[in-house]
Amino acid sequence: MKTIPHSYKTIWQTVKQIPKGKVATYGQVAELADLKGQARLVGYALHNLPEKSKIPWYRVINSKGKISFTNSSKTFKLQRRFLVKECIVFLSNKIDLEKYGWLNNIQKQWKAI
DNA sequence: AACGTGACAAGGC
DNA sequence: AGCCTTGCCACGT
Repeated sequence: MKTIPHSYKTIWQTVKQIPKGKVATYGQVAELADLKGQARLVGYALHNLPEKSKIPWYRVINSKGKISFTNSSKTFKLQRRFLVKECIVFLSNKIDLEKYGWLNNIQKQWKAI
């Protein structure tokens, strides 16, 4: 039986909050989960998601705005399909974080006040 | 117990 | 724009 680190749960909890049509980076998720600087852990936690979870893992991408799987892999295509379905646009395989980044928009809203 | 490997990121060049 | 470190943490050998 596999032991589940406590940090996984907070990471999963955080990812669950990313709204539809938005994305967050591994680093941003880590920071929100109070695990600043531990982006790798986020990837690891998502890799270990239970099968049936409804957590939107596909809304997490890397800091370059790209999907962190190799382009030919099945999971890469699956993730891209999920994102496109939420009207997220890819330009030369990249996502515009200014436009679709969850946190970026939060910051903008705060600035606007 | 050391070492290599990941769905990472930031900084240097 | 890429490629190469370095820091990071959990796991499997």
